[in-house]
Amino acid sequence: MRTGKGVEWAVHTLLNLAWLGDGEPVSTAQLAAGHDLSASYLNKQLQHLVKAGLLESVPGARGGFRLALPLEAVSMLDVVLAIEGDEPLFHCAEIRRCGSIGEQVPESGFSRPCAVNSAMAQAETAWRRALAEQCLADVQATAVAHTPALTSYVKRGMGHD
Amino acid sequence: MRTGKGVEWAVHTLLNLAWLGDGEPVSTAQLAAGHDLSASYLNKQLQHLVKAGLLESVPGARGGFRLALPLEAVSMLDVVLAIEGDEPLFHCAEIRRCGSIGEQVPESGFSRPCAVNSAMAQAETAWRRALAEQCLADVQATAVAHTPALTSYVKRGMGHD
DNA sequence: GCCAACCTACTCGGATAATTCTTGTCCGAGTGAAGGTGG
DNA sequence: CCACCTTCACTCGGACAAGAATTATCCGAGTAGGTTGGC
Repeated sequence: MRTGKGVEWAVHTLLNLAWLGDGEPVSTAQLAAGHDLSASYLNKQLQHLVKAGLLESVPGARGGFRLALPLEAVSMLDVVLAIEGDEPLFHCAEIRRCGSIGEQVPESGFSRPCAVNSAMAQAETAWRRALAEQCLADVQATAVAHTPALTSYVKRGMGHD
Repeated sequence: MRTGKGVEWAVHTLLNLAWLGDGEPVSTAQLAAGHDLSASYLNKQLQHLVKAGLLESVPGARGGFRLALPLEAVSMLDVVLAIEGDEPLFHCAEIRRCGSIGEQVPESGFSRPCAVNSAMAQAETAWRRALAEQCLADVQATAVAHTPALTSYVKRGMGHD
């Protein structure tokens, strides 16, 4: 059980679009070349971000993707949910109701949620909260704090002067 | 991305062993019948719990599995790690170093951890902490609070008097 | 010289395979208990 | 009647397939911009 690599691709791509700054759309090919990714597969992930409202797509020649929101308005949770979907990490199959044990329990015994499910859901809530508390602007600020000249490196790597 | 169902199976099985109480080993077939699970696949999960030190296995006739620790000493995190392995939810592929952008950044720019990885790791820490704070005895207490006669239901379902 | 229509090249978008991981199944090695036999 | 040996049935443990999800790839619809011909 691990998150797909699409999340990492999406976050880095969003940050790169922010560093470029100018509202010009950037093509999937350029974004993929920035980190040596599969252009077609990255395109699939970016489509998820478009459907989630985080990106805008511009069709036609000189088209591409551009940020739909400022980084301050996008949390890490938004990105994860856009890429992975908002299904819960732990899906309770309600096995407590099945088998020789489950048959012994009257229906009234299942009126309250499964204790195992509740415990797992509580942990998942903590995970989502921690993701929601971090916006992309925070991540960007951390990266720049680690490497002050990062903005110029990105612009140069993408051919923007 | 979601946790395997083995986690749910393992927790319910551990609770059932605790409810039976007597230190007698219980076979995989009986435990599986309790919730109508695949005996062979449940056996595979229980082997993980044995390797993690949460269960003891008794071979031979009248053999089976028995708890190795009291429920107070086992956290939900212990069970999840035993079943799913302790690999991180988010594995950073370090794509920041690759491609036309990564090549622009000098080696010193990567001395600190990736900001994206740090953000995801922080959320995972919150998740693990929430799991570690809940021991199986707490989950058991919640289940009994919801269904007071649950202990007798389990014993009857497993044929223990 | 200016305008309009055409044409080309480039982009997103979704439909289509390959791979990896999870899930499920099967059979063999080992062990403890039961039953029979000899003392 | 007791102890020992043989046999047997039952259990775990790991090796072996099937299915699902992820990862990766390819091709078509659509659009903007450049080009060419006409006025």
